[in-house]
Amino acid sequence: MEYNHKDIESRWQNYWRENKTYEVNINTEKPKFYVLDMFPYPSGAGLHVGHPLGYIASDIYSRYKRQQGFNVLHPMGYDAYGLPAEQYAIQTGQHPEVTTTQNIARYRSQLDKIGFCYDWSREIRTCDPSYYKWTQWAFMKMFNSYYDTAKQKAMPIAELIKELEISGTANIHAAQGEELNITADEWNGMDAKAKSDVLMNYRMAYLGNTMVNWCPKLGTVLANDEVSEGVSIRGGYPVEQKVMCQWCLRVSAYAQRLLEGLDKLDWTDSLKETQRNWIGRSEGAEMEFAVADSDIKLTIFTTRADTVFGVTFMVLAPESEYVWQVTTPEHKAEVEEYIAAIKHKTERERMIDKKVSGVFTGAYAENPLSGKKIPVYVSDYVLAGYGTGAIMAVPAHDSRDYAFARHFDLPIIPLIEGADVSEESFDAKEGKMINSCGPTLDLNGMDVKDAIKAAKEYVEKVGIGKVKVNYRLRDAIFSRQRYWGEPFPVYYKDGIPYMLDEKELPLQLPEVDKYLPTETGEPPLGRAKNWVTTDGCALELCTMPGFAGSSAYYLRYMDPHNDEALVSREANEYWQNVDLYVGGTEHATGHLIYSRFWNKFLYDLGAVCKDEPFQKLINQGMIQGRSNFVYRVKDTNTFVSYNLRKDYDVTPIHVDVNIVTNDVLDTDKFRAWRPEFNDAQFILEDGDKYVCGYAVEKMSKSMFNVVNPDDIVDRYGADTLRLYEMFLGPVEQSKPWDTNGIDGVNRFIKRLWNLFYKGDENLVTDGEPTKEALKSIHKLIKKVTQDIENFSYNTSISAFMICVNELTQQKCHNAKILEQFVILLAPFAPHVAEELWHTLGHDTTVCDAQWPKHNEEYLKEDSVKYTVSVNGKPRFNIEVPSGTVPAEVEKTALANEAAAKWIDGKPIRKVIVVPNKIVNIVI
RNA sequence: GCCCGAAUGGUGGAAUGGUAGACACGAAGGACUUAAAAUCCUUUGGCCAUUACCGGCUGUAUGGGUUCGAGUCCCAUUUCGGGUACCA
Repeated sequence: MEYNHKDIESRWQNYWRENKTYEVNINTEKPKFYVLDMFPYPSGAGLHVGHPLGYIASDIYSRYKRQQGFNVLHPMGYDAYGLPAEQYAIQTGQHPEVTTTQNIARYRSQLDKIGFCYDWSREIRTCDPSYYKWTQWAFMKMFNSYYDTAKQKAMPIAELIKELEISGTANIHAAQGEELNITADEWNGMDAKAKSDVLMNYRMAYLGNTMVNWCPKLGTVLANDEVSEGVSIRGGYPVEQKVMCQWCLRVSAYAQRLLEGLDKLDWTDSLKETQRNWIGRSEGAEMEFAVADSDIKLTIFTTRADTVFGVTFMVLAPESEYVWQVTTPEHKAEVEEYIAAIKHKTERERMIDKKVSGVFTGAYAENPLSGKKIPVYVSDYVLAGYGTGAIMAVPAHDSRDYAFARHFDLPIIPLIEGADVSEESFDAKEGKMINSCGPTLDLNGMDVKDAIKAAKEYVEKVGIGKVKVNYRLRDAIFSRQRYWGEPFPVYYKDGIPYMLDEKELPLQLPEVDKYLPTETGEPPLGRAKNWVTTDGCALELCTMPGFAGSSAYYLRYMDPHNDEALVSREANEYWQNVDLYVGGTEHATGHLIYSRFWNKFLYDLGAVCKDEPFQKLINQGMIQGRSNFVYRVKDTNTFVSYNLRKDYDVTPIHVDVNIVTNDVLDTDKFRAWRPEFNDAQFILEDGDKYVCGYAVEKMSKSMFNVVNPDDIVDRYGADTLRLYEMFLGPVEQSKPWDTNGIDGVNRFIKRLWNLFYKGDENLVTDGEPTKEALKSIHKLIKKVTQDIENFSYNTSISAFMICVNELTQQKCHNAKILEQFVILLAPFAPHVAEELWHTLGHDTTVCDAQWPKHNEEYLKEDSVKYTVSVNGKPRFNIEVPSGTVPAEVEKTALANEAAAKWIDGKPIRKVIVVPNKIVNIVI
């Protein structure tokens, strides 16, 4: 029998399907293990060879854990809502559901060919009403909750209402939009609308007028993590800032818990660091600056309370409410003009244009420590959304303030001894304070760090400010003016939003005639007929964003068909949370923050038993494309080979990597590739070769460097694809895909096969294995077990290759040895392992074969060689029996020297014995 | 600008501070074959030496340092990749 991957792979894939080999159920007899891949968005382009990298890695780990006796949950599903399907629908009129379903079918057939051990009976799709019912449900719960900052957890809004009725806001400790001061009487006297508005200040999911990222081209708002460098991540369209009334999630309430939770997780330090930066905790103080000749006080936030004596002016964000309070009548026109100009710019333009700009308001504030009068400016370098939207400017020690001061010719007072501020500001937090003495506070001579502390204490003591912690993390904007997303379970009555009854969920996405906004500028759902409740109230027209459906999906896999709950208590208590999560690093500040937030909220609710969703996380690297080029001689249809191109004036042209082998072009295929190359001429090198150039780029259709896994599976088989993807390098590392080299792992499988068969003859022998063979296989068991635990799959594949070569050389066809080999190989190459397992006479599946343990006895050497070096230079070798203690080794080494105390006429200072390696004599 | 990560042959990549380059690709040579494919064997970091056997020097981005010993640890520099950006 020859190795025939097509026959073997289809046979075993059918067997696994028919026998439901990979379906799992709660089994309290066994320990659980939950391995999860980040589920894909099913794009129209299908999978390329880079997508399965992480799936293969997690599949290997799942199979390994299963063979170790764990009950492994390893599900898969689809993140089915998203912009591309909707954009496509706008262009073609095709319902996004239709294209999404098609794309999912394509993904599924591609995934099935690779032989994953997913339990497909648990598949979920975020666009499925039975799934998004629970997305809507969680949103309702958030609407009906507030965050209690004293208890540090989410609580029912009903309790807050009770408190408002009894004593107003006096005893409320809640995460809030703005600080409200309402008495119980005032509250009780409010009408429904006013009460609703007050509660919005506290709800976990609230309707708020916030500055949003508005993308006119997409016609929707975007979250901060959906925007990068002023353009939308999807599509790359410009984004502008705009105040809009939107649904928001109070993610910021969880900032501290999201930060602290990181310490307990087995994530890489760099990923944790990225999240810490995104959360952006900064400790500082809020301080009040009184405006001269008025009652107005400007509250600012600073981390450098020590620098108050160096404040020479103040700056307000253009959007700040303070602007209109302080601007004097004489300066009003100027300020208005400035703000109008700023508004016209997009975020991107504001970023590119780093020129200093600003305008004086005419107002002066009073420095609370020195008493000096300082001017108040408006400038767009101050952000409305962070801190209080107003700053105290210390030009000597902040580069932005410095630039502003220089531009407007404002005074710069150095506060740190030796700081030269003639050319640039001194931003470092070190040195001794100077020029910092006022009537009631003297910081001179103090170290900066001590001065910060002293200033904060002083400010709090005299009541001109308070110590405050600020976070960069913003609330998530949760409305999208789009069609293809989860509808909100919200209706409006007399201008007040209400939640539907839980019994009315899921609220299904309605049909529309077009996927565009209405003529009046309403979102697409405005086109839906009868988009009202049973008693005629208008339903919300926005839909939820992409991250809504992916925030709690891992919980749903535990209990995917439950109509009563997102996940039953029983299922949740058994499966707990994800033990191993595998996915790309691009979700570091989006999905992985939202998901943790969502999970913590559900934890506060008592709906789940773990407060972190993903215990261990591995970021697989990106597989880049490796493009090939041909070089066309200008104005001809002649192509010159890579190494000869310097002699000609050439244009590089991307060429399909699938007609290039080892950078050598198949010229006949090239002529057939495109009509314009039919009569192409070639200038060859080395007599007969056309060599192509190459570059590492993103894998994309336009660069003709996309390699489809289906083609690889068809040609070499799924097992070869799996082995090769892992063999390419460490899972976490990004690397270019290069199909050259795949023959190596394919040959390995064939060599393994040749240990079992020679033609039709079965070579497997019974009896006891040789000592040599035992050593080879136990070495392998040890290595592979260690490597899998460390996700170092590339080195385990090397170990497999070495072992097969050793067994081939030993002519070992022993059943006991081969059996162990096959069990070890099963996670990596499940089809061929299954086939060979049955060749060895088993009728169970290899997936359930127990993972072997290595025995150190077999690995022992009879004797050990040491290199004896003098001052690090190797001199001669010695051989001692295995297990000799270092002191004996030392003695043996020295016995070989004529004099044991002197070498080359110098005394021996030290002898270092490195186990199994080296004896170094230092003279 | 700031934060994180990386740099080893022609290529992908191995090396708990202990003989750098495992394993694989590619390349060169050879065997088998009418031929090709497939398979197998040998060589393969660079330089030098060589009839043969045995060799020698050098080498992990650059410059320093710690150490008996550094690809690995420390400091500085360069380059590349990723994240983030007026966050006060």
